[in-house]
Amino acid sequence: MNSGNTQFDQSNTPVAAFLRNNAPTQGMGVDMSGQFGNSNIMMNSQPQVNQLNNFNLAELKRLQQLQQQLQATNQAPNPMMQSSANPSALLFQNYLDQKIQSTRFNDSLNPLAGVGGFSGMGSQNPLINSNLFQEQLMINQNVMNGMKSPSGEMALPSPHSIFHRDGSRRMRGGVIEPFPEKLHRLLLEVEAAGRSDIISFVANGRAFAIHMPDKFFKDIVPLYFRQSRLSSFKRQLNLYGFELINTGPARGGYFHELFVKDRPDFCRKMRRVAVKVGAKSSKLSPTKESQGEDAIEKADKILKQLDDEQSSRNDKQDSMEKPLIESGSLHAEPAAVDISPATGAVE
Amino acid sequence: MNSGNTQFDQSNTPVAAFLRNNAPTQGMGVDMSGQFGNSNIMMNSQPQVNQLNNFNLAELKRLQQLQQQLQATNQAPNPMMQSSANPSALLFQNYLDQKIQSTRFNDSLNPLAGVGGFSGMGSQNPLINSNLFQEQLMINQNVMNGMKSPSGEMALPSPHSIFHRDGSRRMRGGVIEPFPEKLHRLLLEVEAAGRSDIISFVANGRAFAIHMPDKFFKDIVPLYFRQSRLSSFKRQLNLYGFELINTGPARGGYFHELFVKDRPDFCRKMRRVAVKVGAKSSKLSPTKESQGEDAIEKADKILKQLDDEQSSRNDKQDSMEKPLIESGSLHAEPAAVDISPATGAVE
Amino acid sequence: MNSGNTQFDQSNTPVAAFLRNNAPTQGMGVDMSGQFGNSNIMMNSQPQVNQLNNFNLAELKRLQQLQQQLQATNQAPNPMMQSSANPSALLFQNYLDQKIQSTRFNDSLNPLAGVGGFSGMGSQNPLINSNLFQEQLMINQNVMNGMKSPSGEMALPSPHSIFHRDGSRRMRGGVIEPFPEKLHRLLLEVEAAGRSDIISFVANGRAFAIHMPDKFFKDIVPLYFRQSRLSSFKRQLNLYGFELINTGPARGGYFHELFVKDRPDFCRKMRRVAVKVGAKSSKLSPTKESQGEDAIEKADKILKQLDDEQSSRNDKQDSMEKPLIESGSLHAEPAAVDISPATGAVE
DNA sequence: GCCGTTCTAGAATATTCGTAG
DNA sequence: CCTACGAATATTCTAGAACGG
Repeated sequence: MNSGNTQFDQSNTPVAAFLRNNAPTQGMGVDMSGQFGNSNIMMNSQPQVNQLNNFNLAELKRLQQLQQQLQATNQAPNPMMQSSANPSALLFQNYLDQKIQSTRFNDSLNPLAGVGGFSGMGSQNPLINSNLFQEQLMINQNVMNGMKSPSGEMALPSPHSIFHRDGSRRMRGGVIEPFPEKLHRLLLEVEAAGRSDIISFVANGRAFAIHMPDKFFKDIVPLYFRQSRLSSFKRQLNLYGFELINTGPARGGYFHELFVKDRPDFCRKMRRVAVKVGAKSSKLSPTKESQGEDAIEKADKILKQLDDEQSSRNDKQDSMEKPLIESGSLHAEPAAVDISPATGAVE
Repeated sequence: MNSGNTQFDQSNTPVAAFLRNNAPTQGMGVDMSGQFGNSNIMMNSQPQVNQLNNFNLAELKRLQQLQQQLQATNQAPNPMMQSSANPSALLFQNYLDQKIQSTRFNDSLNPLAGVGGFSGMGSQNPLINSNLFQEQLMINQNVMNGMKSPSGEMALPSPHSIFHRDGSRRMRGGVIEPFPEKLHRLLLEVEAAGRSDIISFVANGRAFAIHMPDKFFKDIVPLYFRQSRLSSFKRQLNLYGFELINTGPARGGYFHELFVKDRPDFCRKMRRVAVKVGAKSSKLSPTKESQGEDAIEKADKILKQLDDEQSSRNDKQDSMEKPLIESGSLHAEPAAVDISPATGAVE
Repeated sequence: MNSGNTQFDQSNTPVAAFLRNNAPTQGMGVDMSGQFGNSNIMMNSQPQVNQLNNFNLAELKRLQQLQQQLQATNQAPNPMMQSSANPSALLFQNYLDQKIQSTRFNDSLNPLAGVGGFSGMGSQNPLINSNLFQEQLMINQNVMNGMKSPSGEMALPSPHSIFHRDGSRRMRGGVIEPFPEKLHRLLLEVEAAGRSDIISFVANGRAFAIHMPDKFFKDIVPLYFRQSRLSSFKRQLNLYGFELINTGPARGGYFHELFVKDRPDFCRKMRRVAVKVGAKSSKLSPTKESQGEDAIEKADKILKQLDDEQSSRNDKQDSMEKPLIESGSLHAEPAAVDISPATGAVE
């Protein structure tokens, strides 16, 4: 059934287990209605998701934060979680990176900020700045170093990719981790933290949806972004070509052909679509164009592989020129090509 | 096996004739004449409904809401109907599909809703969150799980269409779930809740009628719309080209060629007919024009085809360059092209 | 005696200069820098608020709602402020005017709202219907009746303006209480409820600012709007030409030349600037253009005039072919004429 | 230059008022 | 009185533009 991701999880189930204690178990809690049905689906395609709990320390840190914050928000706490530390070391750096960001930006992180341009200066995020948290980080780092790389066969690109996201391409614009990758990481880590009831992949990992916007924006977003406006998050989604799903089981979720749960590396291919400056002609979305063919094909191939692995399910090999996504690996979709281009192509 | 749509084969005539098939069993409802008798008809066309009583969480949830609200309004919810309330199997998919949206809307009324189109699932609605409801969910989920995976082998129409209502055109503004789809969902869910005595499909699922306007508007509408006037609901019907049936047993019902009980996907093809401003010429509703004769015939033909396809769905095998369903020929809406584009055409 | 508007006479300059008058009293609030200090300023400009504590039913009702909701959100409602909460007398009329609409709106939010177009006063809203509240209403009404008509010499245009927002233009479509007026009412009522710490007028009543976006959107907005997105509120502000103040002590507030605390009637002159479809050329927002200098000066002049007129109101004798207020010259919105017609002009 | 955040505007649907028939 | 529909505003989603790092 699922491939090897399972190895490193059930054994010591660090974070996730802890968090799983909190029980929105199965994320079917209060407000997940339809999503839960998806979780089944997700389980089918990625049954091992929960087991990836301990693959990185960002997760750890974030996990803690999540725990604390969620507790604060009247959600059952999970006392044990701290003991489990084991993300890979390289992510530690990332951790620190993000930490600075987040702390620095606490103003805008303040969930109270909302309208207009004022958000005050909500002093500091207590969780992030807490000494307690710092200590934990240290402790966990030690533990972490002893662990083997969890993402052995998983698609995690390479530890090094944090700094050079793409072998052929240096960091873009001074940003270490562009939005799509960060979002992908967020999703994995939230899932690892057992809070898929807040936000999670849906539709076999081909899209994601926010189930609890309030919690998401208040408790999770600040750990990854400096946005003080929820609309900023949306803007990023739009800029990268995510499309709001307006039908089907995942309605309300966001979809991007290159945003696939099992392939975080695909995120690197995503580019901002609206180029704003001068050159209106350049407005056509690069994402749509270039990515339109090869990237999608790649994605489809990967997706197909996943299908095969999943339950030895090898569907149609139509050999049509149509990418698999469309023809059936996941959903037979002839229009996949149309969609994206359509938006930019309009005018 | 088909759900029995063949029954109305013999009546491939316009609305009135079509509806006349329905037994003129004196309406027992408050203000509908023959409407209530339709439950029989529905049963005829979907005899197997009973088998899927507990197929969905959303249904459960909404059911509870309905029940509670209706009880609150001092009217017994008629337990018998409940047991007999079961859409046909093919609607199961639809249910799952729509589940998310339905819950989301509750959020959208909820001030906490925030991000992009997803806002979690009725996390704030007390009815939804009630423990009682949660238990129900659990129970039903177990039962539900006994069923085979919906997306597994259930032939989802098309992957891409799963995600986007219109594969060729990206959504630019507006809401996620337009009125017709929401209305269709409402009808299915009300039926699932066993309250077809308030509002239901009639005429073999080719139209719908409100049997108890008062209850409908007070107890059901608020769960789906934000309207405070019943006239707003009617305005929407008009905007989308529904026709009031003023003869025959289904008098008082509303009809639209693309509004068919068994085909929730048809709703996606429906377009607003009156495009608010400008383009007065384009105001002519294609529905009204073409619907008189041929459109209905076409629709009936399609419906017949659906029966055949129901068990094995082999879409677009048509040598035509555009399959009926896909291209919307059924809608017979030449102006559909004009209308929608009209807005953009303005420039 | 005038209500003190003369205080800002000396600052008849553009926004920034104008707002700079406000003492940059160090923001003491959580996230507002200089915003909270504005309460002082408000007091300066309307010192007599205390005298009219119980002047209106709507206020009472909403006040109760606010109190309850805010308490529920774990924040002490500050009883002292309550006693001090009193809009100026001239607002009484406005209050009554809006009462109907406001109550109705509560219905529309309420799932139990009555059918059809009547659903008079929040018959279903538990808060409104509570006996406790009813008693309060009675008591206060008696007290209130003892008061002399507050709007006697005030500038309220005419009671009849509810139905005809503009003498020259009859409302045909849309809502009864447009956004600006509703917003103005909101601000007054929030102040009356003693919660100016959440949202309030600033800059001598020439702008408003949201000090606690979270609370504002969660507790107050739902009482007035049906928005589920904060961005919708902002969109409305933009549509009506509000400008975000990005300098000075009132930074983060929103300004509109016709949005003045003491002149709720000015709100009626505000018009939507972006008229959805067509007429791209008309897109230029007149507000932005002209407002920069002269418009504000004009507005200031008007404000000064208001001081003089306040006791004896003899408006625009200007002999200009356009009275200041009526013709919107104050608004300096030449495009106002273009815009609205623009919609139909499309084609 | 590229990316992130925010403000503003465009575009589509939703809701309501008013009126003609 | 009621239906249908024009017209105006309301709400939401997407995209353009500005600014900063």
